Amino acid sequence: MRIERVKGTRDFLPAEMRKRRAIEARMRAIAERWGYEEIKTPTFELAELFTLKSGEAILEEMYEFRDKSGRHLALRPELTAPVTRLYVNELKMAPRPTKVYYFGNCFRYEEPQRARYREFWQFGAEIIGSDRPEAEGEIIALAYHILKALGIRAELHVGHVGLLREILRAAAPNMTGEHLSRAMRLVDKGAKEELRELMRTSGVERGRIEDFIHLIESRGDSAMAEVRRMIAGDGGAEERKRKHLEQLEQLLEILDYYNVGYILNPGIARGLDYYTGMVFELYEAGDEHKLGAQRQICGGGTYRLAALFGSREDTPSTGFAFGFDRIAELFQNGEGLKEPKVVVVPVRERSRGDYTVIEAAIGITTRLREHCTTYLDVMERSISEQLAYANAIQASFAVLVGRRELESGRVTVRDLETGEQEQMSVEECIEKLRRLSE
RNA sequence: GCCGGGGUGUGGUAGAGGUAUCCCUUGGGACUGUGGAUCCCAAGACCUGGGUUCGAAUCCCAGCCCCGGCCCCA
Repeated sequence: MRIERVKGTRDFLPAEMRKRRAIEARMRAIAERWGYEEIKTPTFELAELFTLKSGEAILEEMYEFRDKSGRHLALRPELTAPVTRLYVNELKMAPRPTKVYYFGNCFRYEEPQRARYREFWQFGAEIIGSDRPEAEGEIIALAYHILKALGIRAELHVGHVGLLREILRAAAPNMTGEHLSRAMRLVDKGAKEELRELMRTSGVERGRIEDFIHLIESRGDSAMAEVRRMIAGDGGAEERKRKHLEQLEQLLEILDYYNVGYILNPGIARGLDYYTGMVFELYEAGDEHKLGAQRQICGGGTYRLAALFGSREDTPSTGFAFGFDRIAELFQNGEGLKEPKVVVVPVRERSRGDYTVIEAAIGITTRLREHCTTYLDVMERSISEQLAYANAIQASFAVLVGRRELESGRVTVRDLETGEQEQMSVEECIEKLRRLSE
C-alpha cells in the first residue's frame, strides 16, 4: 500500500527548496537591517488563543484536537495571535518599540486551490508598542521593500479602519456595536447589497447609505476627496474623525518620504474590533494572474490585541504578514540561484587496480569543496558513465584526473556547456573554478 | 461545504470494450581515456472499491487525490 501525501500539503524538491531558501534569506536580511529580530512560536497552541482573537466560527477552519490529557489544542492558523501571546508572556519588559519578525508554517482546514494550501508559510513583522503613523509607515515600507528586493511587482492599497468605523458610526447613529461590527465585516467582504440592507434596517437614510457605499468604492485622489467630504460637520463625532484623518494623512506623507507608491482604498476593512488604524493589502500586479483567484500576497494593519490575551495595558501594534507561498510563485529568478556544480572524474585504468588516481582525485575534490559544490564518483563508474551523470545533474565543469594527468602534473578541465577542454595545473584549476562561484 | 475538469511506470505520453505505445528513468552486461555515447538484456504503470460484460485503462456508481472556480480568508 502506497502512502499518499495528505491533501493540501506539498513536498518540496531540491529546485523548489533552493528558491524558497533564497527568498527567505533575502526577507530575513532586509528585516534584520531594519532592526527586526526573529522570534519563533510553537506549531500548536491552546485553541482558545485563536477563538479569542477570531471567534468560535474559526474552529471550523482549524486543525483542532484534544491531546491525551484533554487539552483543547489547534495547529496555528496564523501567526499574529501567537506573536502577541509571546509578547504578553515574555517580552513585556523589552524596550519599546519591540520589533520582531517571524517565519513559520500555518495550517487551515479549507479546500485547496491555486495558491491556497492546507499547510502554508507566513513571513511577517510587527512593531509592538506604537501605532503612530511613523510605525505604520515603516511597516508598509518594509513590506514594500522586501517585495522590491525580490523583483516582485505589487499593488499597494492603504486604508484606515479607525476612520472608516467613525464615518460609519456618524452615518448610522442608531447602529448598535454588534451591527457596526457586522457592517465592517460586510465592507471587508465587499458585500454591498447586504450592507445596504443592514444599514436600511438600522434606520439609516438612503442618501447616507449611498454616500457611504460611494466612499468605500472610491480609490486614490478621489477617495481622499470623499473622505474629506464625509468628515465635515458632525458635531461631537467630528473631532474623533479628524484625529483619524490627520493620522492617515501623516501616514501617506511618510509613505511619500519612503518613496512607496500606494492607492488610497477606504474600502479595506476588517471584521474584527481590535483593528484600530491603518490597514493595507498588497496584490499581485498586472493582468497575468499567476495566483488565480488569490491575488493578495500580503496583509497588515494596526491593532490592539494584547489586552485580549491578558495584558494589563492595551499595547498598540502594527504589522504585516506575507503569504510566502504566493510570493514564491511570483518569484521569477529561480534559475539564477543555481550554484555551479563541478564533477571530479577519476579515470581508472581497468587493468590496474591501483589507487593513486583515486588519491589524487580525492585531494583535488577536497580542495575544490572549499570553493564550490563538488561531486566525486562513488560508484566506480567508467568515464562515459561519469560524464553522463555530470550531464544528468547539470554540472558546469568536469575535472578529469587519470594516469596521464598524474604524469604531467596537470588535470583536464572540461566545460560541460561548450564541450571545450584544456589542460592546466591543479592550482590553475582551483583558481578558475573559485572565480566561477563568486 | 458546493460546482466543473482530471488521475496510465519516477516524470511526460498513446490508447474510446479484447490484456498497454513511445520518450525518459532505473538495474545488469559489452566497450582499455572523451562515447554527455552506442549495442544487448532486464525492471517498472492503468488512483481505490464496487457494478455492467465472456472480457474493463476504456462504460456506470461511490470514495480518495490533483487542477481550476465558488464560499471563506483570522
